[in-house]
Amino acid sequence: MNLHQKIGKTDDGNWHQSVWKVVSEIPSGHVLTYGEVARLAGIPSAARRVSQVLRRAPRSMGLPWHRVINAQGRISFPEDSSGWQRQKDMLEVEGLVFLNGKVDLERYGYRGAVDRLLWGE
DNA sequence: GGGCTGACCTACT
DNA sequence: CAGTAGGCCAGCC
Repeated sequence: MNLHQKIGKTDDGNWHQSVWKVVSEIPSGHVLTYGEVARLAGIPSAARRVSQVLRRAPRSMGLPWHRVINAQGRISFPEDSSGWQRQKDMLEVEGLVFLNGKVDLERYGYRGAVDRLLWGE
C-alpha cells in the first residue's frame, strides 16, 4: 500500500484536524474553495465533506469558516438565508468585493495569491 | 444493510 | 452564461 492510498482510505481520524488547520490558516482577505481545502488537507475527492466538517466544527475554536466558498466564487447558502448574509458581511469586512453575488477568485483565491507573489500586484 | 441527503466539483451541452 | 449528469462519501433515518 502506498502513501496516497493510506491517506485516502485510512487516515480519517486526522482528517478533521487537517481541514481545521488548513482553514484556520487562510489569511484574512482571502478565500479558498471547498475543493482546494480538501486538496490541501490531503484528500482531493472530499470537497463535499469539507462542508460537513465546517458545519460540525465547535464554535469555540473560532474557525474562519466564512473564508471557504464554492468553486464558482459564490457563497454556498441560499441567498435568502441568514447564513448567506452573515458570511457575505464578514467577507466584506475583510475587504472582499461581491459582484453579482460572486467574488473574483483570481484576485482573492489561492491562485490569485500565488500569481501576485510571482508577478506582483 | 440500503436509500437519501448534502455549505461540492468537473465536464459537457 | 445556464442547466444537466455523473462522481464522490460520511452521516442519518
